[in-house]
Amino acid sequence: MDHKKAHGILTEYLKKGNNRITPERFQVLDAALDYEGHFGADDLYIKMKNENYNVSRATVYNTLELLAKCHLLIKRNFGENITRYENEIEKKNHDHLICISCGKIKEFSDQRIKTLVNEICSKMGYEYSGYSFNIFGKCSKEECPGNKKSDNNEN
Amino acid sequence: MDHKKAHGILTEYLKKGNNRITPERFQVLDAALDYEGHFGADDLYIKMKNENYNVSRATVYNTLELLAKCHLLIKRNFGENITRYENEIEKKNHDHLICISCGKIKEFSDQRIKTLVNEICSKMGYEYSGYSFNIFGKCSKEECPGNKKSDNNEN
DNA sequence: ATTATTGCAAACGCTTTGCACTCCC
DNA sequence: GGGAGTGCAAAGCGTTTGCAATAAT
Repeated sequence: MDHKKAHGILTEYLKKGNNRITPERFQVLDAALDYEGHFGADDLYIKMKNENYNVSRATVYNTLELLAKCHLLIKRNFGENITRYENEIEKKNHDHLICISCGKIKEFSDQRIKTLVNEICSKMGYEYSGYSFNIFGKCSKEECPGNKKSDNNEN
Repeated sequence: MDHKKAHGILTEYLKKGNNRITPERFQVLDAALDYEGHFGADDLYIKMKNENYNVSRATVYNTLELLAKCHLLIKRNFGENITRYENEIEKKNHDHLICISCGKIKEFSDQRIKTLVNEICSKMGYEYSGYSFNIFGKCSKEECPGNKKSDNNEN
């Protein structure tokens, strides 16, 4: 997403909530938008440290939470007990296929999922807030360790 | 699930894989089967400690992993960065609705999900191994904090 | 006897916390 | 000037690891 537009959204959100407009928050936003793919809070903190941003770890953690709240980032969890973030907001809704051999994460998109989710929420009497859908399997890439002919033990 | 049957499955699995049949593994299995609802490895360790089982933390962690591999338990992750286990193997496949206000976890079951997962795997060229599907929302229970009339801030 | 498994405590990695300092409003 | 936000370091928590002791085969 274009940084200028994102800054606008964040500014708006902060004003609306009576939160303060601080340079650190925009630095975290910029770094997050520049990060390719999914990242953990600490990943971003390290990257920012290397790139001579000057923002503390606590602020990175807090701000990412904030950015998720105003939908500039999406929070993900791929079953590794780590919170990951994703910045590709303008992409249409998508979910993830995770290869259990090589760990690569592939996106897919199927609008039936959202329909199903809405239907289930209303049937069960829940006010929808979000969902998480991950599929685990072995991918078909040649370089994927699960596909070497020599290597077929389970583990 | 009936403990005797579960013991049989574990014994079989251990023999097949040339793993050793140790009393600790069956103690962890018993304690896990007796645990109501979803639990983390540490929860189980503490409970076993209180009930005078004598199994170390490391063994509890290792054995739960093992029990998940032989499908006596299911591994779950509800987006809290904690691995949880569930023992209700005989229940039919189900997924979870998590209330973002009161934290309660409700199960639901919809066979279209599995169909969708299979279809996506084959379309994307993945060999299916598992999936994780959680829906987040506000439940309609009166006691749920999100439903008190007085309390309508976001947070 | 061999070696997988255990127990223990320490280390690990991600995240949160406490508190003094800063600086946005 | 008041209080939200920050930085820092330490603590927290679930989990993993290293290694010596134990026990299943």
